[in-house]
Amino acid sequence: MEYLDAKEKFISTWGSLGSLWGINKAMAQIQALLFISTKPLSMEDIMEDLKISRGNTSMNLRQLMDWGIVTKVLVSGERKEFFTTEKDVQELAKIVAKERSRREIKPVIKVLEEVSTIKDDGTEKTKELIKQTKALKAITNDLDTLMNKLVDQKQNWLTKSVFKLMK
Amino acid sequence: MEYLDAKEKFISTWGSLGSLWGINKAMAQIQALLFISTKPLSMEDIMEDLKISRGNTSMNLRQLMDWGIVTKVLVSGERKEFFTTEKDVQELAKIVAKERSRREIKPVIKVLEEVSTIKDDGTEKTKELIKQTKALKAITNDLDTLMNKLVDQKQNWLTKSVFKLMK
DNA sequence: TTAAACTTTCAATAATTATTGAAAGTTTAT
DNA sequence: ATAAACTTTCAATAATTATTGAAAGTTTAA
Repeated sequence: MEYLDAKEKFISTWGSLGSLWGINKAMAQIQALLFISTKPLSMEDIMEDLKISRGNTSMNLRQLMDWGIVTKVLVSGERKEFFTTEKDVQELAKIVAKERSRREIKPVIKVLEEVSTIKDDGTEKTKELIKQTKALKAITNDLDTLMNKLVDQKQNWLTKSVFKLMK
Repeated sequence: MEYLDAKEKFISTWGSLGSLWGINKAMAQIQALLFISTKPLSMEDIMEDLKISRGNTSMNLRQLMDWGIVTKVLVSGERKEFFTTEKDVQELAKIVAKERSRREIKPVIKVLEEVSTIKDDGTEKTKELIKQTKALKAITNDLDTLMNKLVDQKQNWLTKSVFKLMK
């Protein structure tokens, strides 16, 4: 496989995986492109490479910056803006986990909390609702906590030993 | 909050969270409804409660069965089919993690593997592509493995002690 | 067997989500 | 101040995804 094929395959695969980490296709593809680029890219570069419009590029770059995944860099002697992405996968995973937790999981936990604390009127269906939403809340919480700690502390002694034990 | 409000809130929240675990809204809502129901429900029951069409109900129930989350149950004296979902959140999480891994993560790892093993032609951009896709493959692999083991073995001594240490 | 009860399929349609492109906005150099 | 270089915004449009409903298919009871 040649470089160009490999690059295209990587970008389109990563793009379609976007849904897994909660972002849209263009966003994921821009990030992928920056991720394998050896230098910062301008909006022109990105539009041209991915064949997407200026507006689309602008909006998705903004979102990537909101996530904290992409940053503007100043290239001396250049008027236009250049962009680069976090290159360390560890850091990337950490940011993604934190943002998804904040944007999606935490709000759900809040609703489960509300629902699971309704007044028990003694009926079977109310008891079941309370019981099941409590259980769901507990596991959602646990997995959320664990995921965050793991990506956060992947380097440290604890996780290293966990990994070893799990092999 | 009354039972009906709580129920509605739970179903719609869980439904919109569907994207997080990779299924569509109707699918998630049907699962949510079954999850808090005290007895198996028929297709009629589900259509009526969620106000969705027969076709939609049929297709999404089928998908839930493909995932292994929902099963048909025979209710004696009844001609129509009844459905129920896995009620144990632990088991549920286990199934979801396994299925997502199989359907989405494993195929991506395969592509990353392919891309990261292209011939190194010595150019900087090829080196970068190889390096970054390798890194991405490694972390995707690790998190996939870890997630599966965790939900699989949540009960056991290892995870219990990890949780304790992380508190 | 047959007809009623029930489920599945799938083409048509609706709803949602992503994308475009051009006008408006901003910044910078002179 | 102004005009060129660049970015953002957003209404219109396209693409994608979900949903419907009715016809076709299946099962069961008599």
